[in-house]
Amino acid sequence: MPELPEVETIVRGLTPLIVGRTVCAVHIHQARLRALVPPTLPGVAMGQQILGVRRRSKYLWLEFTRGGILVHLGMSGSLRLTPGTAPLLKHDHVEIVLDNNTQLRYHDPRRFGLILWAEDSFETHPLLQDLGVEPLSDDFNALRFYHATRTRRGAIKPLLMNARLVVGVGNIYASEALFLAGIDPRCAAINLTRARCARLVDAVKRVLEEALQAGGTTLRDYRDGQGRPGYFQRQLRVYGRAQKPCRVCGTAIRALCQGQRTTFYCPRCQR
DNA sequence: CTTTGCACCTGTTGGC
DNA sequence: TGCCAACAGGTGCAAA
Repeated sequence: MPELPEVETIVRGLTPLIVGRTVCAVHIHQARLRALVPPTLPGVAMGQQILGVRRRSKYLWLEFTRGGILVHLGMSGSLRLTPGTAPLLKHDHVEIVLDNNTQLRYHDPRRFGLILWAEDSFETHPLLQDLGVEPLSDDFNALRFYHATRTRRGAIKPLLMNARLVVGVGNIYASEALFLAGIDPRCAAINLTRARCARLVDAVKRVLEEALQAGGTTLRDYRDGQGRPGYFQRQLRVYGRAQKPCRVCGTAIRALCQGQRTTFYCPRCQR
């Protein structure tokens, strides 16, 4: 479900609402997620104050005085702040009860996400060790991207989604960025010129920033930390628009499969 | 080292 | 209306 703009929207929305709150209790209703929710989570989190909410890649981090809670939302996860009186829904796997009668609820029908306790600092956690650069940082730039693509003979679109190179770009925004850059998603990464790498880097940053402005993309069930949908789906240029006319040239948008994921592109605007 | 295919899981959708 | 296959925002791992 969430790519970088969606996770960042949740982080920004939750921060003013939960920083400073203390954890009163943690209830685990379903521990079998991508990784097992540690049974020690309630004990170690109990009584601790939330000092901050941070993001790295598509991971979200609730920071405590000692350690923190690491959350990934997978394809269908959400983390919402609800009144303590709100009824427990199917797939509400973990409840974090706060000291002002609200709860953070981790909800995830497909259970591809995870929520766990880490003693380590955020940056040194094993799950975050092999991640690439943040796309909105200066570390993601034309020069480095060009160099990184020199050994890559595969298509550019799956590479854009490879988190060891650059994080946060999922199936929606990879298609969107390639459209903005005018690059065919099947183009071998190694064949991109310096100029095209520069265009693509700019396009990734632009599309992520636009989506952030719109509060993310809600295709079906994405909601932010307060249960609100995003609105970027209204501005999607190619994703989910197979057979529909390109917003620039009118040519029918096409869909194809790359790495078991659907790619959308305009055969005229993208070469 | 890079690339590819699959597995993980449930819910929704579209065709017949 | 019902059934069933295909598909869905991610990631890690094995194998080629």
